[in-house]
Amino acid sequence: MGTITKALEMLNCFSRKRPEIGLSEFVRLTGRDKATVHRHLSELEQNGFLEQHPVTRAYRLGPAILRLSAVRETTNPLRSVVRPIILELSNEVGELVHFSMLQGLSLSPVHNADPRIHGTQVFFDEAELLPLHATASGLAILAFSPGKFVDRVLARPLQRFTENTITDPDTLRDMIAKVRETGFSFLEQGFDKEVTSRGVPIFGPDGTVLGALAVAIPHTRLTDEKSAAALAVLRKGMVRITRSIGGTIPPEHAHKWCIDD
Amino acid sequence: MGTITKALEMLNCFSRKRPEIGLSEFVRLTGRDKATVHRHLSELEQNGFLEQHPVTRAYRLGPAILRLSAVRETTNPLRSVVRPIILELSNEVGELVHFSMLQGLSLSPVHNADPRIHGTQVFFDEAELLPLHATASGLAILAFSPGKFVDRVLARPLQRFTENTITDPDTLRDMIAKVRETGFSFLEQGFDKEVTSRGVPIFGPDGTVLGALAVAIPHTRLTDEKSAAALAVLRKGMVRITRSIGGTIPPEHAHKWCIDD
DNA sequence: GTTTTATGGTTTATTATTTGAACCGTTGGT
DNA sequence: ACCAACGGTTCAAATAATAAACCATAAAAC
Repeated sequence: MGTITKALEMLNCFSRKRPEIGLSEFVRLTGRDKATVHRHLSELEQNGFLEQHPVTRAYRLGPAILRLSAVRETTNPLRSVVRPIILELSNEVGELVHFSMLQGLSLSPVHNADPRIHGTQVFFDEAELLPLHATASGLAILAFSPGKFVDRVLARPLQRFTENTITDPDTLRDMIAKVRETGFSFLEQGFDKEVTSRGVPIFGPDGTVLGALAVAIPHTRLTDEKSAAALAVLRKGMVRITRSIGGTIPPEHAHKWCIDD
Repeated sequence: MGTITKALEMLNCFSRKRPEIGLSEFVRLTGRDKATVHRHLSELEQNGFLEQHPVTRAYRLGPAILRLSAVRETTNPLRSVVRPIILELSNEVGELVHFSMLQGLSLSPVHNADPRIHGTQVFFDEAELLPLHATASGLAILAFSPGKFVDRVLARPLQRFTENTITDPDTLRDMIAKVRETGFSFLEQGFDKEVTSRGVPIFGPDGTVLGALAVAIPHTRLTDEKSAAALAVLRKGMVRITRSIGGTIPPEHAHKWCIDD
């Protein structure tokens, strides 16, 4: 593993639950030597990717991150485009709707909206990388990705999150085939024990899968009507997001979502 | 220079004007070997900090940046806090208002708002790192930073941006002393030939300078009333931002901005 | 239609950077 | 007064980064 990757992996240690990390904790998290970790931290800090609290000496994400995200958003808006759409959709279906991007072999959450109308809510940590094999979003992405990519994802060890998580590659392939047919992914309690999800892929300007839109429904609240409403919302959201970001739905797949230009 | 810094510097090559960069262009920008640059780019991409356009093969900032900025904003909101305040202030004074954070020895713009009521507008690229010695924001920061830090900034070569840019360390020290006295920084055509700026420092929770708030006024539109209005707006903005982010204005300086808790 | 020049990407021995055990100085608890 | 945990530093040894030469492709130039 290269030095750069080691440093970048340290940035990925931060999450909503763990916004500040000290040297020793980093050593524990990464399993690397203290001197190494310290040098990496210093270098990240000098470049503004981290900043150090002057008294606690703990590190947190720095201003460079903010600036770069602003650059990306002004030149290639995604969050700002997706945010209002997600909000509207979540109100319509009355459940948590979220959009994630494909990042390597994982999902990187971009935005989620939760209409706080119910007592029970789906917990969603926007800060965590999500697995492809155990989420509706992931299955939606895999279903419209090249076979080679699917092979690579299924070849590695597949983590089990609940007793319902499917970790058998062949079963997953069957599910993916079904998603590819219908255009929508289904997942019951695969990542979170209490949650059922529905997802659709989102295609980018070049016609390749860029991310996925999904609805997460508490298992207790799942009915046929709810499920149908989720699919309707996903279909609508897919069309709007694709249009807004200048995406292209591959013509050979378009009919699955009744898209008729 | 460490490998990590080299890789992070490549990320800093991106700006609003240069949102996509190819391998060869990177080689030109960094002056490093092609093989080296390519390996760095690959490593950044594998970790989601860059993504590669599948057909043009050019690189742009990736999803990891978006996710990390979301983490920072949820755990330590700054942009979202500052945005509405800046907007209101810019409408009030009728000029461009911007907030920047201190990042190493430079300024990292966080947000700016421009009330598009005038024909001429100040151009402001949110994507560029700004110098401390040639901006009102920078002077405001230097005036309330430890002497050691000022020494470090003034010791390095000071770039000249216009014929009015002050690059003499002693003159700059005089100016900084005056800012420290009055609480407000003044700069005429130091960074942009057509622009005059006023700035104030913003203090963080630990009482150290975190960034600066500034108003940029086209030189042609500058009057005494405008200048007074700018100072009033800066004072108000400083108080509001400091309060919102839980900052602490050092008691020995507070009187400069007529802060009476 | 061939040549030239640009691009992105890869390989290799050589070189220089990264690494980690042991060390130091503080702080906070017992 | 002691111990443990923390952040940080040092320096020889080991590993990873480097740069020249190379390949393939595509678009201009001739």
